[in-house]
Amino acid sequence: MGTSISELISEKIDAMSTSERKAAQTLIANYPLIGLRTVAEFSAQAGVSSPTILRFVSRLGFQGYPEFQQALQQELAAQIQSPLNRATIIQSSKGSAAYPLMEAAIENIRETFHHLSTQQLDDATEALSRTRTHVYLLGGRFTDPIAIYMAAHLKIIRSGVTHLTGQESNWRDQLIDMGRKDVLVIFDIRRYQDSLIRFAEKAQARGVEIVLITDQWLSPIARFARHVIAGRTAVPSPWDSSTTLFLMAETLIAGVTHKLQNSSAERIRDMEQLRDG
Amino acid sequence: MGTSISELISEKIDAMSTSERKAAQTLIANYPLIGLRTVAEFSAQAGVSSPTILRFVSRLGFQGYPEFQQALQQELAAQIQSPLNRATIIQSSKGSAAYPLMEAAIENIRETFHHLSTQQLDDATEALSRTRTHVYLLGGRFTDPIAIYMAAHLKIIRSGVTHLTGQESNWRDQLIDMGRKDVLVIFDIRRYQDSLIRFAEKAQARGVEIVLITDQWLSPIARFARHVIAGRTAVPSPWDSSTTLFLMAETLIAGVTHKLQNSSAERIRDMEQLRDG
DNA sequence: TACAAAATGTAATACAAAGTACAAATTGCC
DNA sequence: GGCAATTTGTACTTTGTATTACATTTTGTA
Repeated sequence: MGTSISELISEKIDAMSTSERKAAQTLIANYPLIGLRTVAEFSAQAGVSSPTILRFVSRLGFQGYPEFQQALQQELAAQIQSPLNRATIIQSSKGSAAYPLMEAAIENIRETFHHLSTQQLDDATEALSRTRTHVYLLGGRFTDPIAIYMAAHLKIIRSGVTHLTGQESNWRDQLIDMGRKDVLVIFDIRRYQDSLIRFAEKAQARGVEIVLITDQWLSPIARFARHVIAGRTAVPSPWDSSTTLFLMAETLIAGVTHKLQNSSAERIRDMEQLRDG
Repeated sequence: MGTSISELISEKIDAMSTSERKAAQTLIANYPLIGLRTVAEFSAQAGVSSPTILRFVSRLGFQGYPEFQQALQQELAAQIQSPLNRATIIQSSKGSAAYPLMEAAIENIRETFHHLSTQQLDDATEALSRTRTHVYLLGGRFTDPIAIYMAAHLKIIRSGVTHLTGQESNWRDQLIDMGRKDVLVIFDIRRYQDSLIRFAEKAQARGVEIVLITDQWLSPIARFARHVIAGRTAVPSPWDSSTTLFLMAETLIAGVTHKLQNSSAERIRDMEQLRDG
């Protein structure tokens, strides 16, 4: 009796065909409201035909679509009555070790933010918000994608953002343009890359303000960095997890966006016009 | 716009007749679920006739009963479907609102994994572990860095991994080499990119098995995908958060690594020798 | 490659629900 | 208490939806 429909889906999804799985996916992704709409709307959203939706519903053990909808509504009713209920359900899933990597990642995130002072974040955010100066971004073998991600966003909300691509020799050429009060964001986790360390040292020598985003063991670049943000990366896997660093990048992006709200809103408008026009 | 239906009722209830008031009270008492049922059920519950319900609904300013139901659903959707809302409720009860973006991200991760069956993940992992076939990766404007990240790891543990770089025209040229049983991993979140959709369609036409990693609203590419993995992306920021998708990528990487343990261990040894030597 | 089996969609059908006209009932007023 | 105005419900029509039969496509296998 207590089995919720989303559990029911997880149980039976193995026995489902591709299209039926799409129906299941769509329902889960828009849970549960899409199931309360008509078969036609549900099927359109899932990109399958209506009979597929009906087969999906009957596979879940319902006699017909109305019966299925009634079950969904009852579930909803129970949820709405106690909004805290939901929180408890989520908490209780904490014990389930179905996804150890996920649990570890969440723990890492919590731990990282717990040890991080808002001051540190604010300082780094401020550095990235100085629109007079240039911001350069760079990452290592596995962290460069995060640098790219961050650059893609920063480029939209402010000018003077450059991601340093290619080989070390290419970066070095860029050094000539980097000077006092410019900002360099470096991502570096173990094994720390010599090329990054050398570059950071040279940049610092030119007076560049370095924001380092690294793991809990701290890259040697910390010596040269003005701002050091360290995130936990250890997970039960042969690889380290960079999810924490990724979220840190997003946090910085959000911070800069907020700080430059007025100017960036205008900038984004202009940009969309350029794109559409 | 912002006026909720319950507010609407209190505004107009004075102008209502006795029976219409019964309808109003019934709706308030069972808010909002009774309004999502049929007119007949609503009228029975209120102890009035169906035309009275319809008159009540039209007095609230709706053109018809379906329009009224749609409004109710939108209200509900805002309440329950937004993880933000829940995150705010949960965190406010805990008192630690220092990092709302972090709280929301964690909530998104939990919610996503909770709705995800291990089978789905396993299937996708299996697809990425078939070393006989080629794996192509591709992402959108903001998600391509995740595709790059994933490719960087996969390249180490197995052969035949290609990240599709550059413009659409470049990808298209790669299509010629893609065929039945090859795998294409696509990251696509809103606003969904036409170029990606077009490419996915062409790839599917060639018999390529598509693994789609998308947001909760599902990219249209879901139509063409064999595996659909949907993660929540909404956070209290002007930007969507891709942290969940990033962790999903790491989870898949870990899964493939585990599955190819023996062969990949050897491969990594060889690779290190090449690097050192 | 050809065949059988399974899956999926198209299109017609059956059904249920919303909407409407009008008659009955109720209420308010003189 | 009788008349007009309003409210309410009944019975019917219209509309839209779930359902189903069947053709088509896809998939797996020899």
